[in-house]
Order: sequence, then structure tokens, then C-alpha cells
Amino acid sequence: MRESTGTRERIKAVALELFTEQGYEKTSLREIAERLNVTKAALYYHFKSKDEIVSSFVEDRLDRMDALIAWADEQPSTLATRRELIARYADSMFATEQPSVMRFFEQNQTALKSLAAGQQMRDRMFRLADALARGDESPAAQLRAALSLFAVHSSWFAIRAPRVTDEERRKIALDVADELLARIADG
Amino acid sequence: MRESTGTRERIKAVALELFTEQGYEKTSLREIAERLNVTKAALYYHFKSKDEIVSSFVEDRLDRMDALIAWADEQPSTLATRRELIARYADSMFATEQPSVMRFFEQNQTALKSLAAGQQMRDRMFRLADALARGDESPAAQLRAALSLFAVHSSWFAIRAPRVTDEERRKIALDVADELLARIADG
DNA sequence: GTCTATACGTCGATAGAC
DNA sequence: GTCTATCGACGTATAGAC
Repeated sequence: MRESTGTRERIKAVALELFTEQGYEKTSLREIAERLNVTKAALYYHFKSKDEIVSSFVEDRLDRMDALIAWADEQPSTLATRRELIARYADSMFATEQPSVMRFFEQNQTALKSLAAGQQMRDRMFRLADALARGDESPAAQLRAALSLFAVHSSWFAIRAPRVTDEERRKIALDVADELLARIADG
Repeated sequence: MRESTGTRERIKAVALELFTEQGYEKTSLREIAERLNVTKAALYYHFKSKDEIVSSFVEDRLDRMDALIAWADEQPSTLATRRELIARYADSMFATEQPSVMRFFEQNQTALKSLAAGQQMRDRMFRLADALARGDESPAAQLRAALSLFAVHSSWFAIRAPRVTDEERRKIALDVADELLARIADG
């Protein structure tokens, strides 16, 4: 079943890049195929449809999110747990090739709404926010929890100062996230 | 030059609604025309192209942003200024029909990157963030400024608690934004 | 496992009649 | 100011040869 040349992986890589750069809708299969010097039909051998390409690189991420949520559910609703949770989330974001998948999601919110994979990710983000705010059902807590997640994400583009390393971005994001989480009441 | 029936305004309204609901790329001119019981060609009488429809309802908003930035530039770099600035921003967001335009922007980040109107809005958002962080050039200040803006925006969807009024959302958003802004050093 | 060839729909946009 | 008719390009997807 596994072909030797890794065409499937190459398709995933190119698709991720183009979907992120120009958007899911604006990227045609013809364009992906041309970059790889194969035909559109070749793509259809590896993936049933265009959205199945998306699902393929979203699955890993969904699994990570599920693991994170499951872990959080077993912990007490304390500030320490919230801090540990956001740190683990940041790690899973900054690790390996995940940043590119993360950027893809940020860039394709709209397109993802009509895709199964997108709805699942949306769902997981809300559940993660709920886990971060657990024990404090106030609207303000919901907003702070969501913003702490967004602190991790936006550290990639909101920080425009020159010569800031990934590690520094991560630290700054977590510092700001911690401030927000500190204002959520323990359950 | 002005037609009596206000067709142009009706086109804008329907386009804004559909672009927001399903995304700019996924909404065709045919769809917009059908809703209005006219043909595509009629749309081209009122607008030179699809993206010109977008520009038409973005212009107001750009003007508001420019006014806000100009005002901020004349003020001292103090916490009081930052708080006043974010409050004015929130007001301009929650006022009149602006929430729908705002939602359109949130839903079409990707598509807007290749549209002139989108690039202009992006530029204004960064300038507003810079105005909020003026006097503190640290990366953390940039992140806090961006997050305070996002607090205003995300209050619309991040707060999922039932029976929260718009006015309450506005207040919560500004409370959280103020916390973030308080950590930015005065210039 | 990858190709050629093609079906068939829809897109944004234009020309020209009324 | 709105219409009909049409353009050329491109979209996803499939059939079937090699």
C-alpha cells in the first residue's frame, strides 16, 4: 500500500504550504499538481477529495488536542493546572512541524467552517478554553481563557520586533497568558 | 447617477451578509444576483468587480480607523490614553451596523490578504496596536496591545454564557483589555 | 502508482440590445 | 438600469490505458 517515493507526503507538504499562503479556496489542485510535476489525477489516487488532504494533516493535531483535554479533565481546577495546560498547549504548537499546521488554521478559519476537519478543530478549541476556565463560569473567565490561547497563537505575528527567537516568543506568550489565567477563580 | 430603487445599497447588504456567512471566495456573484432577483450583469453596472463590492463597505471603517489613529498620535503615551483609545475603538465596533462589517473581517482574513481593502485594514490594525503600545517597545508590550484589541473582537464569540447583552460584552472586553494595557510601560 | 483525456459545471467578466 | 448571450478559464472529479 505504501509507495516508495513518498508522493503522498510530498502532496501533504505542498498543499499545506499553498493552503496557508494563499488560502484553501484559492489553491487549486492543478496548482498543487504542477508544483509536484504530477497530474491532478495523481492527487486523486492518493486522496479522495480536496478536503481529505486537509483532514490528513489535521488528524495528528486533533489527537494532540484530545490528549490535552483528557489530561486537563483529570486535574484539579487550580491556577497551577491552568498554567500547566497552557504551557503544554504552547509546547504542542511550537513543536516539530506543528507551527505550519497552526498557521494553516489561522489563515483558513472561514474555509474550515464548511469542512469536517475544521469543525472538529473548532470544537476542540472551545473545549480547551472551557478546561482553562473550569471552576469559574463567569463570562470574563471565558474571555480570559480564550485570550490566553490566542496569546500563544498571536505571538507569531503580533510580535513584530526584530530578532525575537521562537523560544523568546514562547516565553512572552506564556507570561502574558499566565497573567490572564491568574484572574480566573479557582474551582 | 443615483438610481431610485437603491439597488446599489441592496447589493452591498446582501453581499456583506453572504460574504460573512459563507466566505468571500465561496460566494458567487450569481448567488448575490439571484437573491436580489437581478442578473449578474446588473451587478456589474453598479460595481466594476467583485472586490470593489468589498471596498465599498470597507471605506467607512477605514475612515474611522484613521481618525482613531490620528487622535491617538496627538495624545501623550500614558495608560489613560491607551484606555481611552481602546474604549473608542470598542465604541466604533459596537456602533450601528459596524458589527456586521467587523464579523466580515474576522471571517475573511485569508481572502482579504489578496484584496486591496484587506491589506489596508491589516495595516490600520497594526498601526492601532502600535499606538496602544507606544512608549514601550518591548515584544511583550506588542503582544499585550494586540491582545487588548482582540479582547474587543473576541468578546463576540468567546463569551458563550447565555443571556449576555451587548453592553455587558463591551464592558467585560474593556475590563480585560484594561488589565492588559496596564502592564504596558508609560512612554 | 501514475498517466492522458475528458466530462461537466461554475466562475468572473464583457458586449450589445432594449 | 437591467437584460440576454456568451466568452475563456478554471474548478473537481472520473474512466481507463500503461
